Amino acid sequence: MRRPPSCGEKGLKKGPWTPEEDHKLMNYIQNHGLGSWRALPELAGLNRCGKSCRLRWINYLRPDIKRGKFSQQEEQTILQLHSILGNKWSAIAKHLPGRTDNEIKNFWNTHLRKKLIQMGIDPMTHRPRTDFFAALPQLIALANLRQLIEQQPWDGHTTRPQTEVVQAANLQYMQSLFQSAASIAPSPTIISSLNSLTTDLEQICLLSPQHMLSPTLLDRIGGVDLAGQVPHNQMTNTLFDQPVGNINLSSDNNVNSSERSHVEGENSSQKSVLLPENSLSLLTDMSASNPCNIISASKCDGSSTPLPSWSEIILDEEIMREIA
DNA sequence: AAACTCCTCAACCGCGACGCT
DNA sequence: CAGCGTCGCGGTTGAGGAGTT
Repeated sequence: MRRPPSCGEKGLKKGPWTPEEDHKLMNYIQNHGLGSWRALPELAGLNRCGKSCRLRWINYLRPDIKRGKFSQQEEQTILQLHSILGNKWSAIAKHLPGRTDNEIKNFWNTHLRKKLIQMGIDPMTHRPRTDFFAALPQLIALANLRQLIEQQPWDGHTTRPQTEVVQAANLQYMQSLFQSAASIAPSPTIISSLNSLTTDLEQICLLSPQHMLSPTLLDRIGGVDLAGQVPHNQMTNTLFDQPVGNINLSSDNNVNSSERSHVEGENSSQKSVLLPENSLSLLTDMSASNPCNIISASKCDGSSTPLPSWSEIILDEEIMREIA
């Protein structure tokens, strides 16, 4: 089947819309309503293809479009729905009135996806990332840091104040890396890297006691056998291991009832959502805090028992129907 | 102030789904 | 049922604004 020519092939205008074009499109739709997108451009006096007009209307000109930053509640809803629906942006957009699929998709790609990756969570599966290649950038950074440390003069002369600042920053960064790396199933290479870094960290701490590692991390370094065995009693509660409670999406106490999720919907008694307590708040609070606080909450033993993804613990009739 | 890099988001493209004949 | 036209979706791109050096 021969496809209709794309916009460019007929000498139709492409690219950003001018206010005049917007006005024409708005006027036409207000006067005639939505009909055939194919026929609209000619009828409205626009030198655009119908597809372009449709997109412009849906993503920008529609009167019910909500502009501005996504609220924390919207962010939670997106994370929640994405864990169930995947990249079904239009389906997700149906639960966020005033938001377009394009807007949600952009927001996901520019903010949420990165946030999850930073946290060591696979943005597609919403599970902790356990693959080696996912850890590669961190391992490279670890290796570079190690090299950096080995090259430090530590001679106590004029460079000292600067050195301390750099070391403090390094320490902070290494704490993050450590916690990230510890959440990944260790390979012999990783174990070796971590072992040598542990030694390096100990040396730094001895030389620069004011930059002690946090008790949490020290406990972690001490408690985690780098060969992959985690003493059972030291296993931290994980985001995914917490008892599943019957809570609504607004686990954040600051969110008032009128802002509650659209997923919860009109019939909240029927559509309550099961989630690990506070998990979404943790996720959406990430921007202001150290990502590794969350990363450290993942299992450290590369356990063979797969951790449940949110989708496995979320029960929402409407969404399940949508999936079906 | 200029050059450069990074980030955001509007818009495009290709494809599958759907509906009509 | 097949063929065709249109619509809607998801992935991707690139212009331009913001931030940094």
